[in-house]
Amino acid sequence: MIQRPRGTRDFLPDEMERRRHFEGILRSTARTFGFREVATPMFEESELFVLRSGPNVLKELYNFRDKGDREIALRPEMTAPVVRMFVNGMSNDPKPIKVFYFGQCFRYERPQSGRYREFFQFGAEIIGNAGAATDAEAIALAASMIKALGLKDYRIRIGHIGVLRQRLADAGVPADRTAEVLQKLDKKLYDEARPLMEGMGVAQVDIDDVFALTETVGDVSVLERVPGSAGDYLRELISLLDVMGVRDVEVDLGVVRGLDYYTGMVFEAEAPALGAEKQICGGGSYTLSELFGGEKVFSTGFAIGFDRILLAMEKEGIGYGNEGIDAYVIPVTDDVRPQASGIAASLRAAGVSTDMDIMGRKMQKALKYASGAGARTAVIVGAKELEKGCVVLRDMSTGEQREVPVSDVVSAFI
RNA sequence: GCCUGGGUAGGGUAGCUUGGUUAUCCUAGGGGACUGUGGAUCCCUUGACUCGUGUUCAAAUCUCGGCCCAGGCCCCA
Repeated sequence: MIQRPRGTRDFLPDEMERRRHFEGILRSTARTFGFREVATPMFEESELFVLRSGPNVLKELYNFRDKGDREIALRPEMTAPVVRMFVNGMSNDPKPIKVFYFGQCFRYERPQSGRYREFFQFGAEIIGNAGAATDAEAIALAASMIKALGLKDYRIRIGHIGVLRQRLADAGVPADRTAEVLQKLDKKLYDEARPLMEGMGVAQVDIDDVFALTETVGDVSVLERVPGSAGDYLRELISLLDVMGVRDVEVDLGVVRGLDYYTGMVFEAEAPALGAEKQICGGGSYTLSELFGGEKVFSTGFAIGFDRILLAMEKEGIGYGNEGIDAYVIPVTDDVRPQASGIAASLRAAGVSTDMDIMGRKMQKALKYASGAGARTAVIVGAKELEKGCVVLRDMSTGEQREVPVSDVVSAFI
């Protein structure tokens, strides 16, 4: 027996229908915010991702050399491809460019709860503007999506990478070693961050101050302790979000995020019920296009881990009932099968979801099957009624039946 | 890449400690009882020891290794 590749999943019909349902909610939410959907290739030149994330991503990339000797990688995320697409073909479009995407991504990692080698991301990017209004749009969209899905237990934390970067620079951390320190701070590894910074000649008071800064967590009032333009910026952002109805956010200057290209606001959402892999959304403002050969353009974007958010919803018992079908056509005997097929065809042509017995089952089993398939109405096609030009429509929930002329079957469903 | 625990029909399981008949039960799928009316009942039937290796007269059971799953670490764009 052939096994599925490690870290991949099959989606059986029930599961797939559930996924499509919630994808649809995300798509329509994005559209209500004025975003338009885009798609990019499932694979790209490996260099695209190395430029964005650094050479260490290579070990977690599904990459290979193709028959034309090109170095190719399955996309591990979609921000870089979308920005590449912008540079290639949208750079002269009116700004801002608001796009969203949904698709699978691939990472060669060890699978665990909420982590797969093939997984799905839903994301959005606003390209071509920087500012609190832009950031507010992005965060408001993310928050609306989470809310629209019905998730209850989650946190959205907003930080500002510029605050910390500036403070580190003032404290004497060399620019090329900022990332090292940020990585420790991101994980709150103060025991490791302290000797690291001491080694860079940073004074104890500055170290303590940096640590205090990353511990600035809470509602908007904690920003009173944050001096300078970044503090003002976040206050403006939070008050914009407030009038947009997004109030369940907290300030957390300890939100760091790993990558260099973030320029200002950064945010994350997490679902605590998920345990180790609890982050369901991450994003921020950045510039990336100049790395791919375009002009430097300010952008804000985020991505939602679709699989994880579904997992979190499942843990909260957010269910989804399958849609079933409108009609199930049962030919009572084989000799009326042509008439049954004709009726099924006309229902389908009218957009009525219709299935039909093709197993030659007897009435009893056919009704049982129809019930299991979630059919709302059984269309019973038998010789007795056909003589009168009629078929029987049986309501599957009440058991009520009525005879209708064959010519009126379609209108009975519309 | 590392650690822990798992893997028996499509799904859920018993059996494993103490090796020994035809691998248990529930459910599901197909058919029938019922020749034109569903969710019930009964009967028949389909279908499994993750793969390989070693020990043994004999392995689902014991050994080692691979694969996959779950959880945790590293990483997490």
